[in-house]
Order: sequence, then structure tokens, then C-alpha cells
Amino acid sequence: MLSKKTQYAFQALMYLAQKKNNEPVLIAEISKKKKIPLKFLENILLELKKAEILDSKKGKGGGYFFAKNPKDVQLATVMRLLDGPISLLSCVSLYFYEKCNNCDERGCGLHLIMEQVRDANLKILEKKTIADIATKQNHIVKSV
Amino acid sequence: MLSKKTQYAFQALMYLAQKKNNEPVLIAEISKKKKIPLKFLENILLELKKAEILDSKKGKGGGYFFAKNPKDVQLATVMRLLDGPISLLSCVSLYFYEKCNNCDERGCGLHLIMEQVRDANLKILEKKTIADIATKQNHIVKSV
DNA sequence: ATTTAATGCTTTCTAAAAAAACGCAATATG
DNA sequence: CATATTGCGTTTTTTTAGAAAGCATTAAAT
Repeated sequence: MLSKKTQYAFQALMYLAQKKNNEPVLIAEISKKKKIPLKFLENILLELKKAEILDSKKGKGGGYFFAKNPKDVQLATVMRLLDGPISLLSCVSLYFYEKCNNCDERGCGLHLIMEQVRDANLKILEKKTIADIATKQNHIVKSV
Repeated sequence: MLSKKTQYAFQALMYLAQKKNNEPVLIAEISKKKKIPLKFLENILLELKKAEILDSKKGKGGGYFFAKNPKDVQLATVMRLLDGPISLLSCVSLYFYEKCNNCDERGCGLHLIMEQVRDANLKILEKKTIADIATKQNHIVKSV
């Protein structure tokens, strides 16, 4: 499961992406609209800024805004930044690889399958971007 | 990432599946061979038994063995049992569904994509079984 | 029956991580 | 200068993971 941190990040990014003209938005506004604890959100946005996904301006008229085009921000990037590995096992991770202790990787059936799982995930998460999730897709109406 | 608990479970299940004739195996033996803390393993095996994946016999000559054929035990089943949801968001989980607080699901772009991710995962994890991972696939030799 | 070899089960402990709050510093605007 | 805002290290709280302890129960062998 995604941590709250990453979930909040996605909500904040969606909110920012929906603003016109990429104008600075107050942390407090995002916090209120998206019901995210203010101080927690502050930290999250700061991390996103350090990763050069967002940028910010201090003082009056300041706030947070995108440093790059939302369509160039992969979901996978945000997840790795805030939650770490996307893979289910670190011995299969591309960005956070660690050898597993009692497993030789060759000849480990679990390893092979977890690579498949990883690839299936990345195929989606590296393709889809903040722009994709920010666009409300109300035209797809589910019949209940 | 999979918890240690689930990783240990997979290792133990692989070990049991590789035994001939489904004979009872001591917890202590699995613990030693797979380097899993004994008391922790005890709890894990017990959970697997309660889920009717394994069975056990007490007393001399006792131990753990499969209650069903390893080829009928999906990886997804084990993961759900020990780690909970496979989905990345609970609002998208089939077995552990919970409504998300600030999201209406229809019209939430994240929701739709996380459903795709879930399905991609389940396609693999509900198809592959303990029998699949227990079979060492040494014939696939990676060239280093 | 008694002994011994095993698992069964509840509880507790510890450590780490996640989630959140605090307080003041730094900076930009007007 | 006054005010609005983010920056950022520290601290606190809560939750979860990981592991251990200890006694109860069951089965088999003798």
C-alpha cells in the first residue's frame, strides 16, 4: 500500500496541476481543500521541491507551483521519492537493489516472478503522469 | 515491499513443497535451513495452518506439511493472508476495500490507474502458485 | 500411565517507521 | 519596516513490524 505521505503527495500534485497558469498556491490552501495536515504537507512539498518537481516562492503572493510540466512527472518517480522501492522484493528492485540473504537469485523461482510483477507495475507507473491523474475522467461513468 | 513475514512464509512454503511425499517437517528444521527466527516462524506456520494451506501433527514424528496441493496455493492468497491488501490504495482493494476520505472514485484519475495496477498484479499473483516458485528454474542461466 | 517430542496460543517486548506537531529562521513583497 | 510565506531541524506521538517468552496441549513410544 502507498503510505499516507505518497497519497497526500498525489493529492497535492493533482490539486496544483488543476490550477490554471501554474500560479503559486498556499500550502494552507492545499491543506484545507485536500484535508492534509498542514505541517506534514509542508514537509512533503519541500521534498517534492528538492526533487525539482515543484518550486516555491516565499513572501506575499508566494506558494508552491510546478517546476516542470505535470505531464513529465511520472507516478513512479513520486512513489520512489517518498515511499522507496516499487518492487515487492529488494533483490528485484532497479533503484533500491539489495541482495537477499538466503537466495541465489538464479534458481530462485520467487525472484523470477517478482521481476515480472515489477515490470508489470512499471509499465503503468512509468507511463502515467501527474497530468493523467489530474484530468478528471468524468466522461467514464460507471453504471451502478 | 513484502514484509519479512511474507518473505519467510514463501521460503518456508518453498522448502516444504520441495520435500517428497509431503512428510511432516519440523519447524526447527525449516528455521535452521532457511535462517528464519524459530518463534517467528512458529507463528507464521500457525497462520498458514489456520488458513488451511498447511496442516500439522504434534508429538514425535510430527511437524508441518501441506494441507492442499502446492499448485493450488496462489501467491496472492499467501500475501493477502500475511500482509493484507495487494492493491496500492484501499479504495481499490477487492478483499480489503475501504472508502477513501476525500475522493469520489468516479472522476478520480488516481483511482482508475490504481485499478489497472491492481489488475496487472493480480494477473500474475493469482495465477502463479507455490508449486511454480518451488520448482527451481536452473535451466534458465543468466549470462553475467 | 509416564515420558518425551512436538505444535498451539496468548501475551509481551522492542525497535523502527510513519505520521504529525512545534518553533523559530529565512526570505520576499509592498 | 511590517507582514506573509516557505525552510528546516527537532521533537513527539502513534502505529506496525519483528521477535521472544512461557505455558498449554497433543501425540507417540515405551
